[in-house]
Amino acid sequence: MKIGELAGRTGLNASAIRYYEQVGLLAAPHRASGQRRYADDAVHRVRLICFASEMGFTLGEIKIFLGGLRDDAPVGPRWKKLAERKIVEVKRTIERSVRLKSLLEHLLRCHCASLAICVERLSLSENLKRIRSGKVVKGKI
Amino acid sequence: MKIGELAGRTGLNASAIRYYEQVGLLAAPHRASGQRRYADDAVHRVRLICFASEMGFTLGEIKIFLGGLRDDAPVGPRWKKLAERKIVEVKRTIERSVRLKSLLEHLLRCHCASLAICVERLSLSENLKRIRSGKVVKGKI
DNA sequence: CTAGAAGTTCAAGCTGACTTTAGGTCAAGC
DNA sequence: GCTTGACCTAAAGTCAGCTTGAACTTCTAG
Repeated sequence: MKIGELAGRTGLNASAIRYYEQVGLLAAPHRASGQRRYADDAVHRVRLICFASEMGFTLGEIKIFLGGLRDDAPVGPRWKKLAERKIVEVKRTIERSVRLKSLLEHLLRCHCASLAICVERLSLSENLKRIRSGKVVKGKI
Repeated sequence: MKIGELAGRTGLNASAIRYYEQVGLLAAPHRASGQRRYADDAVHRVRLICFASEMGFTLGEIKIFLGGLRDDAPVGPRWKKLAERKIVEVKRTIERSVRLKSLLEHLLRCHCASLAICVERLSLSENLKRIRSGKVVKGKI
């Protein structure tokens, strides 16, 4: 399979696949006259990477946990450790988002004379403090 | 108040405040011998910006909605429109995160022989499709 | 045989929200 | 008067995860 087909079958861009190879997420496949030729299981591997990426793992993390790990290897303790850390992160995201949502809904309904008053009324500064103390990196899942 | 004090009182870095001024979020204050001197209400304005930022609005959005808007102006229809759009986004984030969390929790508990099998068993490909079709930008709130 | 689609490399560019650096000016305390 | 720390500007650097561009080669259909 050439890179274009792999791209088509995984929904990625060919350049993304080359990039994954470049950063060590994907082993360099064998080549026919300079062009990459992938075995069928590459599709699976790439999908696994996509999956982990969708799960919120960074490529760096995925690299660590896929390093030397074959797709048919058991779910190891390292994976589990990372999953544990991620669960904490995701929980924080959920809490934060729920709070955010209720604040936004208030903003929609409210009859406050000004943004400033609205913010005060909600004692948002307190919310803000809580959000901040959570040290949730803005926008990060 | 000099920039350092404003920074201290808002929890921001002085360079971030200069940056906000640069991108038009903050009006240029009057100067004493070249140095910025802020009135007390600047603290409030900066906190409002932080608040919106924490709420997941981009600086570009905040700029639009603060453009010509005084802190004591009523919460206008433009704010509300943006809030509506944001609520949709935040809802998606919540759904996605909840799904993510349960997947991760499964990963912790599971006895699947391999990641591949584990992923199959959860019919994650289906989840993946759903996640993707939501067109949620990865990692974005 | 030839056009053009698809492959290659390497380097640079993009987004967002800042931070850092370099090189200078100003203010306050001793 | 001198030192030290806070301030100034402009430009470049940072992070992730790619994408794009330039310049070139290889494959495939007609």
